[in-house]
Amino acid sequence: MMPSSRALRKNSGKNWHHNVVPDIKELLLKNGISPSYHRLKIYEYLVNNQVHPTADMIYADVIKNIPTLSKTTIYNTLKTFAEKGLVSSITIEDNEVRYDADISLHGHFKCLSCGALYDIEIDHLPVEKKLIINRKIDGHLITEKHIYFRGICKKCQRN
Amino acid sequence: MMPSSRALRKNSGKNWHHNVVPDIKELLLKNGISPSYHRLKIYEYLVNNQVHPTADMIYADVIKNIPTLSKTTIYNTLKTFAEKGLVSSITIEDNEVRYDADISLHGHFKCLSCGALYDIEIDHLPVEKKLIINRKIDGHLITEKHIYFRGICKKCQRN
DNA sequence: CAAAATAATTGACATAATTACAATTTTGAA
DNA sequence: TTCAAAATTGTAATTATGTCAATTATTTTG
Repeated sequence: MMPSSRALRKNSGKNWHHNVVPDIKELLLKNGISPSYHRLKIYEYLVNNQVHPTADMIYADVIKNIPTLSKTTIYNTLKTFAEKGLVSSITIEDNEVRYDADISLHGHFKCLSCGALYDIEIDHLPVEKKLIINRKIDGHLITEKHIYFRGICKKCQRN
Repeated sequence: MMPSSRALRKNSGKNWHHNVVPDIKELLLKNGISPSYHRLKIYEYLVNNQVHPTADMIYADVIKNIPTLSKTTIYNTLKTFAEKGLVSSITIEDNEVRYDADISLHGHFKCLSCGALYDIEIDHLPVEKKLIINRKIDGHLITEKHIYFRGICKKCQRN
């Protein structure tokens, strides 16, 4: 049995500017997910490490706090979170799915040189205003919108 | 605004292996790709079957005309084409990369119900005009832009 | 509180997409 | 034609992810 719940999620606020979650347990319950210890820890990790980690990266880090953790649990949990809309799953290339606890509408930029994935603010663009309004395009009902960019990032351009 | 791919697509139906080769040969040469028979046939297939096929789908079809075809050649060729900007590689989900000979700026819509991938015209949106102009965002040099949508397609909504 | 039912987790295995690489074949220039 | 370089092949390896029965934890019920 894992140690019982204590203060969850110490939020630095560094990368978490969109919607602050005061209580993860409540959040999961509100979304119809029973707040098991593992799920709490995995979501907590996603909130505090918004670097678009892969399932493997999440596993490698969370297992440090939960030694018995199974990778299947990571996949199951991420799938559950994604289905309930708690996290956004991002596939850009290389057959790897990345996960983001920031579910607000924003773009991603992947550097072809170093592989880093950056958030791109797009709220100020007129186009997005329009996309938010439209729930349908060509008769198709849209539930998710993704805008991806690729190229060479700021850092890599200095080499 | 439409490059050669869309023009080439028009001029053939089922007998695609008979006509387009000369144009494609030139196109490959112009892009620094030696126009081997396999490469010609693979590009020809992509131009005439713009259904965003996977590497496996391309292999399954092209091998009918080239019985000795290896799947590695498919991957090598697609990689070369993508690097030279001749085709666009699209990853939306499910660990499968799909390929598109239409490299014009357009969005994709994937139906969560039937899995079909639809092209979405976005040229008329003001936002795209802006994106075309901007070669940089937040200092990052952009070489590729992707706009993805997900939801329920027209057909599936009738069920 | 204990037993039964339910849900979550584990771990070994399966699968599918993709890559690595050495051997072989094809191509194109001299 | 010859021969080196490039392209292709086939097998094996790798990686991400899914499956599933057995185990463990949690909740419900008596």
